[in-house]
Amino acid sequence: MPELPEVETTARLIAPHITGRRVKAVDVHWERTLGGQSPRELEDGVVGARITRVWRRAKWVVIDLERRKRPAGHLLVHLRMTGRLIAKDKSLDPGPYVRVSMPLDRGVLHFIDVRKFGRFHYRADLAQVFAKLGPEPLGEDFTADWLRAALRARKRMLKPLLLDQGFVAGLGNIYVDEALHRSGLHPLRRADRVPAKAARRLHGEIQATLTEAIEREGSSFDKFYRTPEGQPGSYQHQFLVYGREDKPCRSCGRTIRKFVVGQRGTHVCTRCQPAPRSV
DNA sequence: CTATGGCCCTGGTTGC
DNA sequence: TGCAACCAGGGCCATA
Repeated sequence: MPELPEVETTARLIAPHITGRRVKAVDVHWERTLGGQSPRELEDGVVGARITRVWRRAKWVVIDLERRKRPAGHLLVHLRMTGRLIAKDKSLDPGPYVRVSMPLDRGVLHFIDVRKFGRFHYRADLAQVFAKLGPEPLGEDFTADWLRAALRARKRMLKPLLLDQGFVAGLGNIYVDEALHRSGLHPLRRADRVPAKAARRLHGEIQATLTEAIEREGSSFDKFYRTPEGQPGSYQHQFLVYGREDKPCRSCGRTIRKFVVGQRGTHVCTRCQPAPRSV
């Protein structure tokens, strides 16, 4: 499900259910979900610890832990394509796709993931995992001036660059397509050929798109993404290009086209987003 | 530094 | 109807 708005929604909605709770155990049903960590290492890290905060960095859900009132590492969860976190009553059946269950002193946190790409593991500190991430697009480091300068320094195509978590952290395929359309920029445009004015526009549209999507609790267009409360998000109703191939552009009427960029489905209105002259 | 392709997985949709 | 190919919101890794 998982781009910044969906992960943010997950963290926000899960927080009130698990903050302050103590971890009683951890049951691993699919070991590779731990991403190379052993069940023992995960267990040693989390069992007996108390959850103090739930937040988000990039597309990671971060669960801070403490022991005896002192910081004691973090549980890191990445939803990848089909991951979900839900906090439930212990008696409720989490279904066949539960990969990790973490019983708490009240309730239980389940990590559910059909495609098994997701990750759920313990880290004593965050430095290593977060070392290569770019700025948060809704954070104070992500300014229009920063983006303008950063684009000028890169020769890559805009879309793959914006999808690169080391450049800006949290955007995914949907919101990049949406933000580029709203900015009037073609996904194949070379970053260093984006004029300063357009870079500012892109900055504003990235922030607006993400903010509006968070307000609507993310996007749901198939059975996969649901909030931890089980409700679908509603931002999919606002899509301007994503999933709208062969339909008319909402601003100019031209037919939305879909093609592949960097192995990702890419949606564009060629009138609103003129193709670059060379490549 | 940049681009490309394979891979990890399962299930739903599409096309013959 | 049956079935195989293809596709999907992510990201890592090897290769050129």
